[in-house]
Amino acid sequence: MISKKMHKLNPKISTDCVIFGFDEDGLQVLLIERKPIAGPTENKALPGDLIFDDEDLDDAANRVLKELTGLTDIFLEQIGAFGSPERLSKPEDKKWLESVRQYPDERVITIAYYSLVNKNLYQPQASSFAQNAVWVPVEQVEDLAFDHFEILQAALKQLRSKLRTQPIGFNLLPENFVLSDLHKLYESILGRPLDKRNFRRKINKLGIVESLNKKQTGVPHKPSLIYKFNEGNYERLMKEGYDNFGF
Amino acid sequence: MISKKMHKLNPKISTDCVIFGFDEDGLQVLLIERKPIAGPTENKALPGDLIFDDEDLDDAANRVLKELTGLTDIFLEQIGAFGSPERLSKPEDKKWLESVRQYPDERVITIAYYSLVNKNLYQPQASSFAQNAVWVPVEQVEDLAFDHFEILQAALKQLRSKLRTQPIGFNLLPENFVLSDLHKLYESILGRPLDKRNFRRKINKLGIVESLNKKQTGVPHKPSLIYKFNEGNYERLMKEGYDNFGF
DNA sequence: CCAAAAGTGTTGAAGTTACACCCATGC
DNA sequence: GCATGGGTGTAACTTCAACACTTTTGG
Repeated sequence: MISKKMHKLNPKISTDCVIFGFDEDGLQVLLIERKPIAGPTENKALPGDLIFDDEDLDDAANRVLKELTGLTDIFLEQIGAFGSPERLSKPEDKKWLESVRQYPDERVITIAYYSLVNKNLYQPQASSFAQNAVWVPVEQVEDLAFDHFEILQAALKQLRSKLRTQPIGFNLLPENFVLSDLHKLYESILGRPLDKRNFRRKINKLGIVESLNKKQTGVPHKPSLIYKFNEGNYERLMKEGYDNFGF
Repeated sequence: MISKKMHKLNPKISTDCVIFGFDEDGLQVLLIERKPIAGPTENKALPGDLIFDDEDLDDAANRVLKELTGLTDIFLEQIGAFGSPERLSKPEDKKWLESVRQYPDERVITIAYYSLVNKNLYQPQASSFAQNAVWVPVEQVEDLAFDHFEILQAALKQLRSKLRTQPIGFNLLPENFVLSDLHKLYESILGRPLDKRNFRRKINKLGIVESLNKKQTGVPHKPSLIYKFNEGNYERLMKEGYDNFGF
């Protein structure tokens, strides 16, 4: 957490968070809106801000995320540092920085993080300089402030790579779900269709899900069995990893 | 490269380089020595220094590596940012910082990079504050200055992971080599034995090596065929990647 | 002739891919 | 009864792991 010693903003280092969520519209990313200047997503940015000078990087990412969106207790994984000297120099970005930063011309290196959250459990609430916090389907994002589009692409790449060796979904799906939810999630992340039977076989073999022996109700088709994650196996595979999801 | 604008050191951001080499003694890492204070490797550190305020991160890593070791034209890959507020606060490290830094108490975040080089082509020459630049077998490194041991472990992890999806060796072996060199290289990086026949089959199927139809001479055993990398296939697989090396 | 490393094939098991039909439900 | 998505098995193929002996050279 934040030490009490200095507590002074470091004008040279920031953190940005790529928060992924998932729902019936596919993979979403959490963006904040600053006052509209240009096109549809050009006024949107990843939640991010300067860190404190005595603050651990991971702590800073959690603090900034909380300040801008209200989200707490999220496990953030580092993507890396982005530090092109020109990353803040688009004219509309400069104008915006002048309105919120003490040293708007300072060259800032950002440490980016990403995370996966269950959209139903985490309802973002904009605050601080965020006018609004919104979920946007990843495939609809075409442009973002600063170099944030590039950071988003790096996050996606890392997420896709993670998918191959670790289970995923625990933080993206509600507690109870049906296998086609998980199936759609994997397809959304990978951006391509996966064979239904092969997907189910693989998931079952991993042992990360177990059926509640209950069925959906009220659906206009054959009701599906309802599942939950087997937390023990899930955690174990998170730690140990496996070789290859097989797709 | 380095812009001419400001050219002022950024006292809050540094870069550190993990340079791997390979020879008959296995996988090596390039370290610089500062004047001896404590145990066998405690006075050793990764080559690294503060960056300039107007300098791109990748450029900074290349510059610092050159300044401390003379190595140039090396492709460095980012590992990530390391920013614990305590990372510079071991007593012997503080003492050393006081002797070389203008603001020795400044909290510094470092962006770490790693690379693979052919030890025969790159002979490091210590300069700047490096008293000496030495290759040390990775498995003999037990402790390093600052948080550099942790950075080394992260580099190793990333290297092992890279091994699964991309060819490796072009920058670690001499132009001509024998298959058992490559075999030993993979074993060194993974830290475990690999079956000889399976290894050869896999490498051959990748198509990254081709025989020169020449044999070793002067060896006290059956002479091996001499190989070189097929640069075209190698580059292609570097870009495209493959699923799994299979070990 | 001995020591040393090179080079080579097979087999059983496991994993991967592709593919089509019937089922249970709401309307 | 129709539309919708749920749920299931197999066959051909590829990949993987394990394993032992002969060859060529220098000394």
